[in-house]
Amino acid sequence: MSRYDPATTEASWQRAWNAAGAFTARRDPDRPKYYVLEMFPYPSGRIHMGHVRNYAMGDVIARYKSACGYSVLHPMGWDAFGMPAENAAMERGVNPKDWTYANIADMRAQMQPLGLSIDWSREFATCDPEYYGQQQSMFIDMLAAGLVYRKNAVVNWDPVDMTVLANEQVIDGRGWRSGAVVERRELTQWFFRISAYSEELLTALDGLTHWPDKVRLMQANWIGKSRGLQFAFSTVGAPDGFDRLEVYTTRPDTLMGATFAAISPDHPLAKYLERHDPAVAAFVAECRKVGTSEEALEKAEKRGLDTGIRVRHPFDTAWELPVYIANFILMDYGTGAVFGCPAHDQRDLDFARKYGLDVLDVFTPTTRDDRVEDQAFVPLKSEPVRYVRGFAGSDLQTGEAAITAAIAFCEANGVGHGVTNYRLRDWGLSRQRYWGCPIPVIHCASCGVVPEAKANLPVRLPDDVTFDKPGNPLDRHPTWRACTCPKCGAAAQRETDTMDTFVDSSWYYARFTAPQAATPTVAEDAAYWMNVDQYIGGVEHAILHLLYSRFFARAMHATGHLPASAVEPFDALFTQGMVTHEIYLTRDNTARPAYHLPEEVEDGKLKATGQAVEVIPSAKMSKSKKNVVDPLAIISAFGADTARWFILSDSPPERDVEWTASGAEAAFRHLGRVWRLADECGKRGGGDAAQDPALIRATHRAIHEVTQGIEGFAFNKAIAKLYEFTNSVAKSDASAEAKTEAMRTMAQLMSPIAPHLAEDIWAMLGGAGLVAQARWPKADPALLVSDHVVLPIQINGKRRAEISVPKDMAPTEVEKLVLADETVIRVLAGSPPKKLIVVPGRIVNVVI
RNA sequence: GCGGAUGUGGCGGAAUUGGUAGACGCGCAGCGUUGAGGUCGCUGUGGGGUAACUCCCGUGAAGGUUCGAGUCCUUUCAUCCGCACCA
Repeated sequence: MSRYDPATTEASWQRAWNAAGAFTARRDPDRPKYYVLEMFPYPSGRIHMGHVRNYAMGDVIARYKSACGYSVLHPMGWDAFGMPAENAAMERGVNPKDWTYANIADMRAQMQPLGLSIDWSREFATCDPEYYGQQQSMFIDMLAAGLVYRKNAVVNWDPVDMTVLANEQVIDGRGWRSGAVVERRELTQWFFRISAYSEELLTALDGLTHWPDKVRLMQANWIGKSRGLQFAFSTVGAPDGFDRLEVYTTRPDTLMGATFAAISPDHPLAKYLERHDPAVAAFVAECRKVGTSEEALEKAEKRGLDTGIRVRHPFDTAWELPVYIANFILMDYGTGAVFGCPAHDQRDLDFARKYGLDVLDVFTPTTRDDRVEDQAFVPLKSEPVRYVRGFAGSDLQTGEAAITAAIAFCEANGVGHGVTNYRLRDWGLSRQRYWGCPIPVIHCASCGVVPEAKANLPVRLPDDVTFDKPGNPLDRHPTWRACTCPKCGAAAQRETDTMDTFVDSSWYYARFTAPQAATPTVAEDAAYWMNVDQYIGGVEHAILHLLYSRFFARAMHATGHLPASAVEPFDALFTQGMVTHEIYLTRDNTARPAYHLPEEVEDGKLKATGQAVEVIPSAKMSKSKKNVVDPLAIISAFGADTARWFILSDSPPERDVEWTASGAEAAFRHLGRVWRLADECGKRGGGDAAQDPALIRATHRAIHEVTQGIEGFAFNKAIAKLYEFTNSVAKSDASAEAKTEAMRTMAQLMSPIAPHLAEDIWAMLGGAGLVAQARWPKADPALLVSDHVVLPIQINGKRRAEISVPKDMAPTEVEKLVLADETVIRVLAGSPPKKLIVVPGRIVNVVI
């Protein structure tokens, strides 16, 4: 071998690792365990750079921990249920199962050249009946434990295709295929009782000290604990059975500023009026022509309809407020009804202005001018304000104190009670779709809803389904629904809803600890491997997937499938950024712009025609913008190590990284340089000096800094240190032996990031066995510190000079040296400094 | 609309968490190697000023705290992510 040749060596090292069983996870009571997990992929059929980044990071950790002596579990699987398979079935007539498994085979083949240290013997897909059957078994346990129940909930309904739509299938309020205006419709659906864990999921966030603060904050906000007042207005002119209207407010201190009440279009009162009043029916129908997403509801133009009904203010029964149906009131939060205080809520103010309602100030600012027209005065709750319509005269107090006082006052006067509320809603898991885990229940005419007997699990999806019509193929399957009731034995029908794919991904981490077991988990395996020590994935999962997994682990514990120690399944979490690329496009006359793949562009011109392209700043790689780079193309051009090295080198892992061709080439050049360096000291020897103290120091500094970089998830810094170390070796005139020693350490330090090249070097320089199985080097602390430090001298905070002093020199001695410095003498010009600050080992500041 | 984040040279980023701003890499320039190009090896490179110095300015913008601010505080602008049926 005479040059760096990843095309041949990478595959052979992968064979060597497999032959050595280097990555097979084993329960080893004598070693500490380490479980590294990257969020498993959806098998779209093609790996992309985002996958490469995610798995490269996990691989660095896995290989590093393995070198540190841990027994490592680093598995891979497939999040294989979901809509894309059904879309492919509709568009191309393929079977979702065949399509999915073919994709899995393709993606596995694309992943293997990356040389990841994965234990492939544990691989599974969530669409394997062996997996989803265990999931059904747990569903039945959770149903028995009261963690699952049924209730009505709204879905997006396409009135033309007569089918339920996902939020992403609703474009501008219309169905993506039919183009029909989408409606909200109620269906009976299955729910997980996640709200029973609201408080626990919130307080337990404090213990997740190795999670990013932003993720914990987002989860806390999502759970949305609030303290407020719930009370009932008495109504005037309302239909029978609606003589009270329950409302919830987080600002009871503004009750005296209420000028209207508003209810959700989905509120029972609104539904009653809808049936009896054509004007209300028309308005509510309009409101329902908005999707179900909170975003769509909140962004929609604020509209209301006066019902003619009035409510009496609880503290002045002669004071009547109008009741509106308003499209921005959410039925799912609080009681679905509120009072409006326009003076201190922007949305209420906009509404009041639109419908000519009064605005009554409850408090006024103490520090600024009076309220600006059309801008509600909404101070922080901690800001003191002067109450002019409070409950205890014109006090100066904070909103916080006033809210507490208001709740106490209302309770004392029999107006409602203080309640704690959570924004978190129960998790609706029903999907009216085929390609998901069947919900294992049976509808029996005499017994009602009955769980399937565990002996009959898994409830398998039928393979012979058709997608020529919209709707759920399970509903119209000729035989699949027919079954017998496990309770009475009578003919009955299967549930045709399947589970949300988030259920599949809420426990796969536990299944990896015993992937072939006949029960969902195995106690000894779960006890040994759980928890996941390091979980890595995108921030887009910061809320839903992670919250659902935290709930599911608790539910699994409650049903005996996980130990109590595993209710927080992910000890440490790392959220990585996206991979971006510039976008290239050309515009021809009025036609919409044409996008071009990076490989079709060179020097700002199309390779084929020479036409200049417009360059749009880097954005997330996406097929529609064609700003994608195929990892396989990079691997075949430069090798996997280059792809891994570059994608980890250029940005901090939590931030977005821009893929650039020049950066990838630079990574390849560097790896080649390291290879040649090793080749030279292996063959022709080094310089004259037998030993080079600077090189030894550099080696130990590199060990220390690369280790720190990996431990601290700063792979970009670890790589920068490896560049520095390479420069140190190249510059050193040490002997061949000394350089060989340094380069062996180089191989070890590079091995988590560029594992194949590391093996090349290790073998060239006579390392024993595989570097993948070598122990991580240790830095000698004595070699990390130098005995002299360079102290910058600042004059009025600006660096003007520097002195070199012994590391431990006393500050008084340093002061003498500073005052003797010629720059300092010149600037002081004879007068003494006003102040002289010496920060030992850091800096000196002379104030004049 | 609500919630979360990010902003530093021509570019990606570093800065021991309040202590030398720009490590390392890209790009660019010069020199050497090579028949040319590429590779490879050295050297230089924030902006401005000067014959020269270490003279001025510099971390999205504006204010503030401090001996000292990229880092802390206030206001503001821009971009990105999530919003419960996308995975």
